[in-house]
Amino acid sequence: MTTGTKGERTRETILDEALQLATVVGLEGLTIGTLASRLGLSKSGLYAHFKSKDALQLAILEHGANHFIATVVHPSLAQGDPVAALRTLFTAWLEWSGQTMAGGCLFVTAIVEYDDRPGAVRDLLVEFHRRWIDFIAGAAKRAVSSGPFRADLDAAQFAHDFQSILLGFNQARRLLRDPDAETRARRAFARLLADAASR
Amino acid sequence: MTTGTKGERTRETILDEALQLATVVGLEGLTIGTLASRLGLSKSGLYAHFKSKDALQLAILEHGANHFIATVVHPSLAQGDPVAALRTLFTAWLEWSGQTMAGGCLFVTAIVEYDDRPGAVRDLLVEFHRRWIDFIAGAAKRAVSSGPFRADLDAAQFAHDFQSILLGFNQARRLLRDPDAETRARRAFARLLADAASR
DNA sequence: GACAAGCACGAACGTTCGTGCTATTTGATT
DNA sequence: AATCAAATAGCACGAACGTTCGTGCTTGTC
Repeated sequence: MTTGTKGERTRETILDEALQLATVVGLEGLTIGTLASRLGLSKSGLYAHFKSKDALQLAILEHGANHFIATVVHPSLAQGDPVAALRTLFTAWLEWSGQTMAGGCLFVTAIVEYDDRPGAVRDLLVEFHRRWIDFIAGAAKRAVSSGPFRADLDAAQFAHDFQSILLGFNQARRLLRDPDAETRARRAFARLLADAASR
Repeated sequence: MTTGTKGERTRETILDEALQLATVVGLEGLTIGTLASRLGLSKSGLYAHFKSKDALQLAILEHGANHFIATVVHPSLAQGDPVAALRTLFTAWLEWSGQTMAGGCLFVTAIVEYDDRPGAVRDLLVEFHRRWIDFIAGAAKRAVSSGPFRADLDAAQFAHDFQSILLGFNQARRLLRDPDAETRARRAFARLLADAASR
């Protein structure tokens, strides 16, 4: 056993499995019955850990965010140099979407699923996404201040372009199973960095 | 009445509505009952037009592809100059995803939903997507041959980057409702064109 | 050793899902 | 106007959905 009370531990186990499952079938497609039988739990036993399916979905997102921060954000924070931080961030995200998550990035999936459905899930996704974009833009701004990026760089535009490359990778990799997806993404990223560099 | 027999016409009406609905709730989330009541049809009456839900989903995709070709591809074909064709393609796609479809591009939605679920739907999406990417790459190659693009341009990479920009736009626009999404996308596209230009 | 709290179970709830059958209505052809 | 096929509705089905409830085990506290 790892930590916490029994209930907290099984709750964690549930969320681990739910996280992987959700990346494949989506937050809506994920059904309590299937999840329960995957874990060898009863539907009601599992359900008791969350008061509703809505709450379960939100818990999955929070759980995913924790994983995301640990796998993608933290390694970047360890880098002092902002450009190195951006490079680390980029590579870590490719790893996250390509290997860590069974069906690609949870948030890419969830965002497409809920971008047109008002509610708590959507609101949480918006908040997460804002923070993520701001995090990228923040690193870009630091790279401007410290010199490697040109002074007139639009950090928000940089973050937007950064994100676009990730989305392109995710699509090529997951739909086409394109083995060149990573190479393509890296080239696009190199071009983005080159354009941002001061001359 | 437009054309064809009665059945063919209502089938078309069904698909028009289903197309819009699917962009919001997804191909899986779209349910026969809801679709029927939206159209004032009975579930079984609607169902008779398609032999299964799977067939309905495929029909929606085909229907969507027809719309896509008419709205996005055709205007581009009218352009003689390949760079102009690419510009038209780009603008038309923004229009397609931003205005024409209620919940954003059908294919972006469907791809995320089915990229990890083997079957006929996924296969069709792969085929469509291959054709789409090849279409972009083809225009890029023509732009190389005719001069405006540099000779050593990687057309496949160009198409990949093109597509990434569209995905970034779609996300910013639909999740964040970002009013700057189009401006951002256009700037990214301008940068892509500049990089591809011969010097 | 008694007792409360936490945790998981099985059964059942009302609803909706996709999918078939059987009528009945509608539209086209003579 | 009559006929026949095509198109739609009505009805029912088994399964699965999220959710609730009562009931036992297990665990830890006095």
